[in-house]
Amino acid sequence: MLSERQRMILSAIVDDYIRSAEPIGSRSISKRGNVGFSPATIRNEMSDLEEMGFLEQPHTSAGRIPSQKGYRYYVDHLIQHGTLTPHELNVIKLFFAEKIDRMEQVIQHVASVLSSLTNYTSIVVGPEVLSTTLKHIQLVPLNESQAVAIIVTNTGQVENKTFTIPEGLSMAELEKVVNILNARLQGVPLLQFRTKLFSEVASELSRYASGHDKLLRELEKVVNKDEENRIFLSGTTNMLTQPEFRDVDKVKSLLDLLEAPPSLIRLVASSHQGGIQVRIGSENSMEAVNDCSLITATYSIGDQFLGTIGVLGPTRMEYAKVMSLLDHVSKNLAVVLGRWYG
Amino acid sequence: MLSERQRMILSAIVDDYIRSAEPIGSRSISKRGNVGFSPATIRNEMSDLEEMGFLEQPHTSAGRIPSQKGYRYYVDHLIQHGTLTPHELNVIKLFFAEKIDRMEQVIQHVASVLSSLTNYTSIVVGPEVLSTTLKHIQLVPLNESQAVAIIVTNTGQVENKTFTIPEGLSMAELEKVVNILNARLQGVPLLQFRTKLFSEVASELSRYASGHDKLLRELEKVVNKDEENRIFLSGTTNMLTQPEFRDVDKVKSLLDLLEAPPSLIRLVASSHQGGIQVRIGSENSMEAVNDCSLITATYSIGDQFLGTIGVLGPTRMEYAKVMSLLDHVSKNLAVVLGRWYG
DNA sequence: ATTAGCACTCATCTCGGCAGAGTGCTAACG
DNA sequence: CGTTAGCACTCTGCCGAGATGAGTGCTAAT
Repeated sequence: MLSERQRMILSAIVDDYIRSAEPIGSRSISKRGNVGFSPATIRNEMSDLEEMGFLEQPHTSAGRIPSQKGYRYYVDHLIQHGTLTPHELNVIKLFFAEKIDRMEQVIQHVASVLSSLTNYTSIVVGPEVLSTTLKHIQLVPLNESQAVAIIVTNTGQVENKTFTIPEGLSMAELEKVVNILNARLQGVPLLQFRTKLFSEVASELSRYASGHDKLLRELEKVVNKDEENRIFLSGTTNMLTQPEFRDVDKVKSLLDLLEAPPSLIRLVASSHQGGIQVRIGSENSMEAVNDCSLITATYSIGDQFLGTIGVLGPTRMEYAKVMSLLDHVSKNLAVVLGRWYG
Repeated sequence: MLSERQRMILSAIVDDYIRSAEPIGSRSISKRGNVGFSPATIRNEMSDLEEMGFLEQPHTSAGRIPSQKGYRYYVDHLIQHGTLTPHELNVIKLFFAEKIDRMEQVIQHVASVLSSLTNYTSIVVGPEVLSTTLKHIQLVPLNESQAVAIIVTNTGQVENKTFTIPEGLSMAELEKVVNILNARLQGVPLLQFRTKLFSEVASELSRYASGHDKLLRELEKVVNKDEENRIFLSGTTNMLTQPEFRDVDKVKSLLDLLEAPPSLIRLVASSHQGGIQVRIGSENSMEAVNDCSLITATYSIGDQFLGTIGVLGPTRMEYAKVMSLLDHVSKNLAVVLGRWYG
């Protein structure tokens, strides 16, 4: 569809525009060296590219900038894999050499590594609790009417929730229930926790304690830790250094989006299919990020999906660099977590 | 020091400027009605007030705006207590009528109530773990070398930390240690946790288990949950609607500050002395908030300090309203928490 | 002591002109 | 026929001049 020369020109324009953030003229492309044609020829090609929708002009007699379609073509066909600089590799290596202490810390730290190496905003979704197995359940009574339910997974994640003890359930009964739960459910993948809870355990439990059904329903909630708490951001203010966000109103609508976890989830959602995904501008289908691009990668152990790491930048973003960075980091993360989960 | 008339004029200027964000001229003060003097007279007074440092002029022949000293005088001597609107009272009442589930949720929710009612940014520091007492300690082994230490307080807060099991400590020994800890330390204020841990417990422990000192040092860390995790923000983007933050660079330095927990702590620190505190502009001693004011209130039970709630806005902020709001909310919060801790 | 009046200052707005960058078209060239 | 030089044209950004308007400071009258 595009001639070799057109591809070269489009590629050159995208590259230059990513660097300069300013419309690119025919002359500057010609002078670049790697395209051996005069400005006039390039102008003709540019005119064609614009007609086909790959370029656009802010106004007559400004240079051209890539359209969304242009970026898409660039990412799909023209991009050449970036290589990470020694410095970047080093930062990542150092990070992954650190001792893992708390899962949350790791995830938050991944986010900050990504944002500081890219100067964009990073969005990291931590591992789903559901993909782990149960290690231990504990109920700690606080007073006559309340207790804390604590669940420890095999990865060392701890979830807890305070709940009201159902009427007519004594301390002794409560203790029995916990013993049964631990005996029955240890090693169970949390994904199956709910089912097992209500099938196997419920029947056995009914012999010992009354009012246990309410209790079980509370326990269920502990496991259902909402996605919202698994999302970590870093470098949100990096966006403010991008020339496309000189305008406070734009900044506000973007930051408003980033501050609302539900919308963030919608933004990152549906990236489960593995590999590196690039969503450009309105492909994100959220008004506030219509001039942003989101690049995501997933990390998993074997074929068990764990979570997503992503970088959000202006559509004029360094696709090659970010893609290879995400690739690298997601693989490292998988390895480290694999060891940890192991 | 200031004549009655000067006080009236200063007060009028501050009030008007807070509303309009624009320099106030003598004419508009004169027309206000409550000061019965001609513009010329007011001009003379304004000139005096400027000489004394309460007002300043952006340029000759603009109106006057309050200086930092002017705001300070206003807050200290001129402010008249605001009353909350029925709507505001209602929002707060509804909020406090909700059932408390997790401490973190309450704190986060307080923050969002404050920011949405004021349209400024709110900063809330949750209750110190140290002010609570120990309810329960639990160690859950994950594998041969690692375990999770879990601490539950009488308020239902749960802290946890993964650590490496010291060499040469068997499971059985570990269990014994926990039993001793629970027997010895239940009901101990976390403030004394550390001392007791190393005095009373350590000696008893040395009879049962070797390598216990390392273990105790790990336990100590669980309690020392850093302040950083107790800070909650809400409405950071509200700042962007203020005309003084039309400039992206200003916004960036402010947001950078807000995103770094350590600096936030420094900002809110030293507000422990109870009552409502107002820190105006450079009284905050952090460059990025030199044109912001921070109003804080503390909440406590009896004379036990628990935490701080605060609102950060431009120096041109609605002091009266925010002060009465903070007063009201902090008292309600104390009551509710008192019932909860009770 | 207060106030009316007036000259003065300064920021902001608008407008025309000018320079610079870049295009589109045409005609010439190999 | 593809390529290129040349040129007219367009649009933005910038500068300076004038006009406007808000607000002051000073002086003199009440």
